Parts: sequence; structure tokens; C-alpha cells
Amino acid sequence: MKSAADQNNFFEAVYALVRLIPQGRVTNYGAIAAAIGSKGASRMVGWAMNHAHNILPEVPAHRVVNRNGILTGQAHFGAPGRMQELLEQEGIEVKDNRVIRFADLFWDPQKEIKI
DNA sequence: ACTTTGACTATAA
DNA sequence: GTTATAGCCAAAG
Repeated sequence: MKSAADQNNFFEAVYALVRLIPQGRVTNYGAIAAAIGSKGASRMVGWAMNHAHNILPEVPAHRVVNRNGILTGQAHFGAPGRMQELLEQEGIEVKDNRVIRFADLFWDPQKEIKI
């Protein structure tokens, strides 16, 4: 049996980390992958997010964008523009599928999870 | 067990 | 500045 915080699995590790992203902040796939110890597995983060739609607690995948600050996973949110809408509700300004002032809103997991 | 995929990233042109 | 190609890892088929 596995616990809720089963970080032994790649997916669970990604979910746990994404859930730690504070509201109004964003991060990129590479940072998450590196934070869980699998630097370079940025694609796997996105793959895990694809399953994240069916798991609980709900994973704020809308706070995860690519290194360019582009909402690459917008199409996976059920409807186009849904991800942008969620980000705007948190105070994040989005323009042309891109997060404005991404560098300022960027949340580094490695800096927060260590404590 | 092998091949293909995939919400990425980095480098080259 | 954009567009194309390669590299990368782990899971699904």
C-alpha cells in the first residue's frame, strides 16, 4: 500500500510538488523535474499532469507552464482559454498564452521544499 | 521486452 | 526574432 505522500513514484512526487505551488505563482516543468531529483525529465512532469485531472487532491496544473512562461498545456484543460482564465483569477496576467512578468511570478520549488 | 509517445529544453540555422 | 532538429527521461501500448 502506498501513502498519500508516496514520493517513491515519479507521478506522486510531481503531484506533491505542484500542490505546493502558492497561489499567484507559476513554475516550469524543468524546475519540478529537477526538484524531485530527475533533472531533464521535464516531459514526464507534463505526462504526470495528464493524469492529474483524475486524481485528488486536485493538482493546480494551471500554475505549471514551460520555461518560456507559455501555457503549453492549455489544450489539456478541457477548453481553450480555461488555463489562462484560472491564472487570471489568481492575479496572474496572461497575454497571448504567455505569463506576463514570468520571471517575477516564477516559484522555485528547490528553494521552498528544502526549508 | 521493444517501440512509441509526450502539457519539455537546449542548441543550431 | 522564429523555426527546425536533437537530446532527454519515464511511462503506456
